[in-house]
Amino acid sequence: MPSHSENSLTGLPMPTPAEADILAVLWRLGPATVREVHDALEKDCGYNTTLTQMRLMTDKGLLVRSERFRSHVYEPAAPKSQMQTRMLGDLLRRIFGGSPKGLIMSALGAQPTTSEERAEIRRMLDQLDGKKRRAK
Amino acid sequence: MPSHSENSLTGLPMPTPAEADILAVLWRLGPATVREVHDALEKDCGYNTTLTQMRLMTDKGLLVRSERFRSHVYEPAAPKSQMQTRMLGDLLRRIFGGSPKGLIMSALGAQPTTSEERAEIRRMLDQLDGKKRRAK
DNA sequence: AGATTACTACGATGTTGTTCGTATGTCAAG
DNA sequence: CTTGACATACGAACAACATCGTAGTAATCT
Repeated sequence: MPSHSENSLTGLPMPTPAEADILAVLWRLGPATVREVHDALEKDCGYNTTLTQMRLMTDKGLLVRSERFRSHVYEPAAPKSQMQTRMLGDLLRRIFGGSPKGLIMSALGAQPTTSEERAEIRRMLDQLDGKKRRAK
Repeated sequence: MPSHSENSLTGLPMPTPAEADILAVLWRLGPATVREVHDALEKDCGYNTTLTQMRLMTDKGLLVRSERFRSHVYEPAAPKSQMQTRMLGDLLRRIFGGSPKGLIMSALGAQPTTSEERAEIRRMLDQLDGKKRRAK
């Protein structure tokens, strides 16, 4: 059994750390070639390493590939937000006992936020409160 | 180079998934023996597996061990909140671009929260706002 | 056409993570 | 003192990750 469980809904495996870095680059760049991804990654490993990594990710279903002129263009198979939610959920279950509160407190404490960001989070909280009331 | 960077402040490596599960159990139980951890873990692997895992974690500095009568008692080397923050920070940097906002939104969306929990998060936000104002 | 250049495919290698079998040690009851 | 029930220590085996070397293929240039 792999270390992380597969998600039964998507059938996709959890990305390994190196794979997560590649996903992050693709989220930033949009569909991109191996070359572009490799350059964007600051890692000091060879081009072939990135290539193989992305080939394996395609095999696993994490990426999809399309032909373009002479090279290949890759993009994530699942939408960014879905994958982020999946990975976060994994951490949540594993080390925060499944309760988002502790996780959020920890996140707020770990990294500084702007007051604007905090306002946005409040709006989200309000919306979650409101849903209940609005379901009259 | 290992997949996750070591934290320069603590010198501790990131726990692997299996190691994270063991940490979670120790956070729940407090200091415990291998037997207790192994029973608490629902994993269907042998006792020796858990034992070896915990021995390696001790070697890495993730756990500390003390003698007790005939067996050993293990506990996490670093406080729970510190390790949680470290692991969360890793995910934050890797896949949320370092900004807590997206992470928090995702967490709120992924798992339901009680209104009380939301209130507590608001208090935390208020406190972060307040700090700035009070520093006039 | 032949040389050059940029890309992909595949296989080999070293490292780390996970699992367990076997050996060893200690205490206490018979 | 021997045996049984517990514990730990060590090393082997297997699987997964990460890395790269080599070879092949297709377009471009002269």
